[in-house]
Amino acid sequence: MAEPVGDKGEVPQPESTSHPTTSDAKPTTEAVASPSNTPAKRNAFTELMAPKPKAPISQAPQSMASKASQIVRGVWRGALIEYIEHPERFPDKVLRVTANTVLIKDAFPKATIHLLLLPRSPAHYLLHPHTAFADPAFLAMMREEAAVGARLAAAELARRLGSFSASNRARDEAMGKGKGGGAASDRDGSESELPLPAGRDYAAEIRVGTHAHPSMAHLHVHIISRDMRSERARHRKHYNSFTTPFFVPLADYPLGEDDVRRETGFQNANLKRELVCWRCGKEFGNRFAELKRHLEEEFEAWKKE
Amino acid sequence: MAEPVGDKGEVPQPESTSHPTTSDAKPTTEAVASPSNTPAKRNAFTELMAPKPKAPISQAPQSMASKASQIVRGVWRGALIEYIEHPERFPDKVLRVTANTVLIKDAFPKATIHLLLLPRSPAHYLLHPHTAFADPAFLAMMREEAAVGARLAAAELARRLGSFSASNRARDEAMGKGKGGGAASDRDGSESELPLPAGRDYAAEIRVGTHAHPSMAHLHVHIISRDMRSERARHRKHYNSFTTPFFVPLADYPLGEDDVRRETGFQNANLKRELVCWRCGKEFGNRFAELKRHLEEEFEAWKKE
DNA sequence: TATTCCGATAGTGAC
DNA sequence: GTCACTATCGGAATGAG
Repeated sequence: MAEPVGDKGEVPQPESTSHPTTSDAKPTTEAVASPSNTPAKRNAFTELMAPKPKAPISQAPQSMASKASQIVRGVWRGALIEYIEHPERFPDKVLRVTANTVLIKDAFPKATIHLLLLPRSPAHYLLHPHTAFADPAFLAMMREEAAVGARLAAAELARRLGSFSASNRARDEAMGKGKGGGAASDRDGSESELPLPAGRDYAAEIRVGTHAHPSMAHLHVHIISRDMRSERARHRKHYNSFTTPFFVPLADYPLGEDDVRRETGFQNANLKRELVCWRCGKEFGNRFAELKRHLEEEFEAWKKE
Repeated sequence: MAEPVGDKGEVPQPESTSHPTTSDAKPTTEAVASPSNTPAKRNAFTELMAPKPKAPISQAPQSMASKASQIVRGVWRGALIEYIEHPERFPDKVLRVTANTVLIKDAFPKATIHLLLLPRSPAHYLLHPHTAFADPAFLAMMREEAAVGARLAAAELARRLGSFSASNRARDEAMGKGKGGGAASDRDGSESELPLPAGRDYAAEIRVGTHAHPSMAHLHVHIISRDMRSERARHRKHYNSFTTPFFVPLADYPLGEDDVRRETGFQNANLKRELVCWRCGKEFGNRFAELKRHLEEEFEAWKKE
């Protein structure tokens, strides 16, 4: 989960001067940072920046939302508010800012790609995801933004895995690119006269959804690659929270009133349940370290697909 | 618990050539090592060496005992056989050798002083202590040797703590020794004309007994100082095995047939029970590390008594 | 279901 | 009730002018 870092000296300003809908930040549609410090070159992330501005989705009364916000300010549960209110302070973390959302890199990524989409609406950002996504307009907006985030994630995944991908290499060779270097983009290919191999569908390796019981107070949607290979994935719960029904795909919202995934007992059992490889289904009981080693092997095979 | 060390290249000889009662070792009454590498100087340990030889206590049939011995040879449970059969190989560990016993320093001492007394009789050394000490002659022999070991232990404790002991300092000053250096001996004092302060009773700080369920196969009697201060005391069981009725004083043998200390359930509970400071009775629940820190403080007070 | 630190608990293998 | 190694499990604190 992302947390603000490297801003020890800065104290969050009182809510009266820093509300996002009356923000003191720069224009909200600005791309704050390119992900890889590659200057002006073509880049999967930068290509998708600067979408059309839209009106903020909520104009809920400031006083009420701010009061709730105040409760979690300055404690770990409320750390995400810093990105929501001051995205410009985190150029290394923030990938995209709109009037309604902030897209960041998770500070403790649990997979090769792990982004968080944060809504900026005070009327929504402290709601439980099950509640917030009962609002159709809000859900639609978040889905739209999550789709953008997922494309960014897929493009970045392509950049990272492209040189290893068998299906992409076939495509690259058909295009006369040769073996070296990653394929920076796998989108379209319509300029070619001959039918090209489709190339790897990196988007299919990206999953978008929430945790059934988030610990961070502010609503966040995970945009994460499937591999679950990360140094920061250190506990059974880390793994199970993404590989069991504890992870609720954004596509599944709004949840039915009787959806079993609302039940705390069910979800606690999901977090505690025995470990299973997401890719091959092999069971690892409580042997997390062994699963980790196995995931390294699976990663090698997965990235070559 | 002591184990042979530094003899990786040496394979235990077949029992037929190395039986202690038909030993190939040097004369069994020889003092193998002085404890502190102090050359020929007067020393608490060396003073008590070289007791009168006695006849070995057992002449049990070799074949039977050797068969049993063979079972635990070469595995960790049988490691003590090396000291019994080849005490001369461990000059740094062995303090005293007689026809009937070997006295060694525990390789993993659980207190400032921690010795083991090992009987050499194959008819006894694989028996459970409760069984072995039902033999009055064997018990008498072991008590006699344990008393020697306890005196050695007390003398060594005096050497280590003497300079910190308030009661000993009073005595030393009455004898005109001044403050510096440890008192090498606190025994008698009868040469003086004036009544001297008694000096600290170090023997009272030494406890002698067995574990109710030993893990090492060969019978061993612990001779250990009360402090339980040691880097090698690392587990709850280490501590409880010496500070609960799991520790059976040699003086309590032979145990009555209905002695509760024979009961496995009782003893397992002793090993698992909550931690209590042996000196002040303070309770530490399962907080072993906290107990360890507390024992450091108790040690400072205890050594100054 | 935030992380991090510390420490208790559990299983194994060892000649 | 042997040790030593690895790992799992469990609680507590957590920022900061």
